[in-house]
Parts: sequence; structure tokens; C-alpha cells
Amino acid sequence: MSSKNSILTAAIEILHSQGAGALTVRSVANAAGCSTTGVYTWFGGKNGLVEAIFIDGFARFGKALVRARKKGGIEGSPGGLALAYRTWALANPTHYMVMFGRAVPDFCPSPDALIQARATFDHLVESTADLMQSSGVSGSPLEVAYHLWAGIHGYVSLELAGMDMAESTAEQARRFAEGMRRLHIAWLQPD
Amino acid sequence: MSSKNSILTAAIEILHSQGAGALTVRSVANAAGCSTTGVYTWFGGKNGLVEAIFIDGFARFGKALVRARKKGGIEGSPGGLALAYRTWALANPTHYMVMFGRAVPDFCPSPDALIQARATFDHLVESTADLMQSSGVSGSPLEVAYHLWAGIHGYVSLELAGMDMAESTAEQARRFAEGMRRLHIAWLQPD
DNA sequence: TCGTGCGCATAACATTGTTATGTCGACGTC
DNA sequence: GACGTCGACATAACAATGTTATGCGCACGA
Repeated sequence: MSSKNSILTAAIEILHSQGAGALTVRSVANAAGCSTTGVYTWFGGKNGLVEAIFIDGFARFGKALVRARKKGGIEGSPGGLALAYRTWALANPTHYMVMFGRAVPDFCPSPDALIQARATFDHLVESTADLMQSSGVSGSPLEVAYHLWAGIHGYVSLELAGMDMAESTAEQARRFAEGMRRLHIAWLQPD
Repeated sequence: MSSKNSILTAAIEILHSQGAGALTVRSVANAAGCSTTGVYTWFGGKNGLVEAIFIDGFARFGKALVRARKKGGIEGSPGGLALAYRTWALANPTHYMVMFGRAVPDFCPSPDALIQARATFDHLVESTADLMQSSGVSGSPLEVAYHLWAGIHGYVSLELAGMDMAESTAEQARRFAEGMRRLHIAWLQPD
């Protein structure tokens, strides 16, 4: 494994196990078995490292969605995709917050990073396009997929912020499922 | 104005004008015209200050929603409330991110702060209950309001994260309005 | 009058991101 | 083979940050 990869994996491991606050150049370098300079030679600084984490997060996230989609059946449907979305986010809350919640101060993804991030969105667009066609729904798949994305992200983001207000996780899961059901009806119902 | 208030207002001013990254104990103390110790005597540390910002944010946010609701007519409807919601969030992005997005590392709102935050949600619940009654929709206003909240927050949060993918702000506003329209139909349509 | 305690400033501390400096080794050139 | 170049890297320093120790002054009650 190259130095660059070992640094990135160490950084992600720290982010997952200890949170964004513990993500320091020194701790990453230490975990990767190199000096702090390594972070600067390979990533240009902490911002570059966080951007790599940002991009890598979307890549992993996208893979999880693709996996769910390839399974077909219920798991491949938009509802299944939404479930996979929430599952990944709840399993990787700190990573999700770096991607969507500005968890690292002064970090702003570059335009290039944002483009790569939005590519993840394509999986949702494709799945939406499939369903629109098979259901005979007209309109722009990109537009509809964005609305679905916003809906899913709303529940997940609120939950990660501690605003779920549910008595149990099961209750919250049920609420999410009900939200997805209505979202599906609202946007993927034949005209 | 007491020292406590001057520190808090200075902190909020810095948060709004320079972002969460510039929110340092020293800069706040300097702007408030006191020493860094003042932050510790009145707030117990940076975490306490951020928690005060968190709570104050929800108070201001709630007031903006109440103002919109009191106007009645379109602005008082859930659609108008959603509009006021988005308007406030876009006008106070850094504050919104402290409230919902973990913009300050290692800050986690206390249970008490979360309770106060959730109180803001009551405005949405009341407005929803009104509309459910007048429309003859059955069910739990709290439950329905949560779904509406998740929907609204999804669009706003995604937009603040730079994931809007719209060519213009007008386009994004139109998309938001369309989302609100469908959300209204999905949850506030008579049975 | 004198203690007591609170608000506050000064100054120090460890930790952070960052940069300057030097070293070592690989690689190409003569 | 000798030598220069350049890139990866460590060490050590720098400024900025959150935090704490120390002490000073003033108000208030005994």
C-alpha cells in the first residue's frame, strides 16, 4: 500500500472511530506510521486530506447504493435504495457529516470534488428513470430524483442531528419507511 | 447590556460574518471587549458558548416562523411557513449549520438544549394541526409535522451543502416550491 | 475594619495546522 | 563509477487555538 493510501485509510479510520474532532494531522500521521510532512507531500495539507475523505466517502456511498440496486427486487427499488441510503448513513455518521454537514471547519469542497460527489446521485437518477418508465410517469428523471434525494436526506440528516424525536429506533425506522412510501406516491405515481 | 449578552452577540456576529471556523474564544472576547476568561466565567468554555449560540439560533428561528404564521393568509399556511423556513436558513447559513450540521467539532448539544431546540418544532405542529382540522385530515399532527419538517429540511440542507445542482437560485426556489406542493398533497390531502 | 467571593486580566500550558531546514536515497548524465 | 538533481521524509520551529493557574480589585456582609 502506498503512503498516500495508508494515510487516507488511517484518516478514515480515525474519523469513524473517534469523530471529526479527533481528525488531526498529527494523529493521522501517527496512525499511518509517518511524519506530519507526509500529509503535506501527498495531500497538500489538512484541507486536501479532508477533500480526499469527502470524495472517498461518496465513492463508498455510491458503491453501497449500487450494491443495493444490483440485488434487484425490493432492495433494488427506490424504496430499497432509500433503505440502503439510510443504512449507510447511520453506519457512517461522521463520514456522512463530513460529506453533507460541514463537520470540518474551513473545509469547502472544490468544484471538482463536488462534481464527483454529484456523480453518486446518478445511481438514484438511473433507478428513478427505470421506475418512471415502467410506471409510465412522464417528466425529468433528474428532477424527480432530486426531490427523492431531498426527501431521503431530510429524514437521515434530521436523525443524525438528534432531532428524530422518536421513542425508539424501530419507531424511527417505521417513520422513515412511511415517509418513503408517501414520497414514492407523490413522485412516482402514474399521471 | 450584561457581559454575558455582549459576549453572545459578539459570537453570533462573528459566526454570521466570518463563519464557524473564525469562531474562536479570543476573537469573541476581543469583539466583546473583554478577556478570554470572560467566556469561561459566563459560559464555562467554548462548548457552553456554542450551546448558547445553538439555543439562541432556535429562538430566533422560531420567532421568524411565528412572524410568518401570524401574518395569516398564504404566509401563514404551511407553504408560507416553509418559505419562511428556507428564507431564514439561507439568510443564516452558518447559524443553521451549527444547529443542524455539527459545524463546530466536538460540540454536541446537551439534552436540555435539544429540548429547547425541539420546542421550535411546535410552531410547525400547531400550524399543521390547524390545517389538518380545517381539511378534515385525520392522524397525529405531530407525526405529520415531522414528515413535513424532514421534507423541508432536506431541500434546505442539501442546498446549503452545495448539492442543489440548479442553474440558478430562481430555479432552485421553483424546485423547492414544487417540492412543498407535493409534500402538502402527500400529507395534508383529505382522506 | 476586615474577610470573602466574584468578575476579570495576565500569563502560561498543551495541542493544533503549517512551514523551514536538512537528510537520505533513487535516478539520470557524463 | 562519480556526480548532480529531485522527491520523499523527519526534525524542529512557528503562530494560533482552547484551557487553566495565578493574582488583582472591588463589592458586600459580619
